[in-house]
Amino acid sequence: MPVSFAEILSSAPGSFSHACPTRTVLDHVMSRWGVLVLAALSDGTLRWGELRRAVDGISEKMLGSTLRTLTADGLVARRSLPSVPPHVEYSLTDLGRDLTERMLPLLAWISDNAGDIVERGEAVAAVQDSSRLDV
Amino acid sequence: MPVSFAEILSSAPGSFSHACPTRTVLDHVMSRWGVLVLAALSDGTLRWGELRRAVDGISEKMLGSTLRTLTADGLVARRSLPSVPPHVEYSLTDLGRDLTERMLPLLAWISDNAGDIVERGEAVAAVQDSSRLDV
DNA sequence: CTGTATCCAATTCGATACTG
DNA sequence: CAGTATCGAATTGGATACAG
Repeated sequence: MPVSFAEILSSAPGSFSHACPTRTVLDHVMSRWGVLVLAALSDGTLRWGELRRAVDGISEKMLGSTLRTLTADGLVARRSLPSVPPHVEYSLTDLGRDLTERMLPLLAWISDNAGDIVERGEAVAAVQDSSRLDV
Repeated sequence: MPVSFAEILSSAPGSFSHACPTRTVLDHVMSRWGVLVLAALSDGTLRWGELRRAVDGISEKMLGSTLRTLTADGLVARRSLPSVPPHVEYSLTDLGRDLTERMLPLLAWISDNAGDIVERGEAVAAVQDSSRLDV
């Protein structure tokens, strides 16, 4: 049976209200780069440089910032091997794996339907050219 | 069988790369307010004022902007009844319903685990006080 | 190789005020 | 009731340079 938003809210009253921890997690996890880093790690351990290449377009600043947040949240594990040159590995924790398991179907759907969606969005954009959320 | 990110990428090469439409959709759908608006509508049709109350903390500007984007994307339908005072209803399209179906399990998980996550995050924050992604 | 620090541009967002 | 317009503050994010 499909879960409903109302059921989520009633089982955890106050969920997703302004000051709720769920909002914080939502911001970390659903952030522009958070999703992509988690998705990249869902296939296995990656090093800093590999992650940088895997997540196309991310800057070093954002990679560092995102990794620090996700690590602090206990979703990503950082393992530093004491070697020269440095060798650092990032991987999902059990919690992180649990999360990505639920995230991947969503990403798969987006991958399948993105074409239709932006096509539609651009057609509308051509007509009404007021400010929109991104492009 | 669980879908893997590698499988998603191989079935749609170039997915989630910098200039790919998937990135645009990701930004719309996983945006701070996009998720919450879609989730609110997943339980049924809502009017402007109801949405404003349902999505705690959203400003009128962001509600308008988010609704315009999601409507343009074909995820949300807008129905205006010609009455005085105005009566406008927002609901999910079939595409939108399809999307939220895959989104709700993720939200349910976050609702369940948010407590543990921010607790951990704050403990770390107390130690290392450099700039972090949000708080 | 693995990051951090700094500067600066662009964007986001909220508050407020206003219109049909 | 259902929005739009404008403004300014805060945040984001990228480029670059630099450090362990």
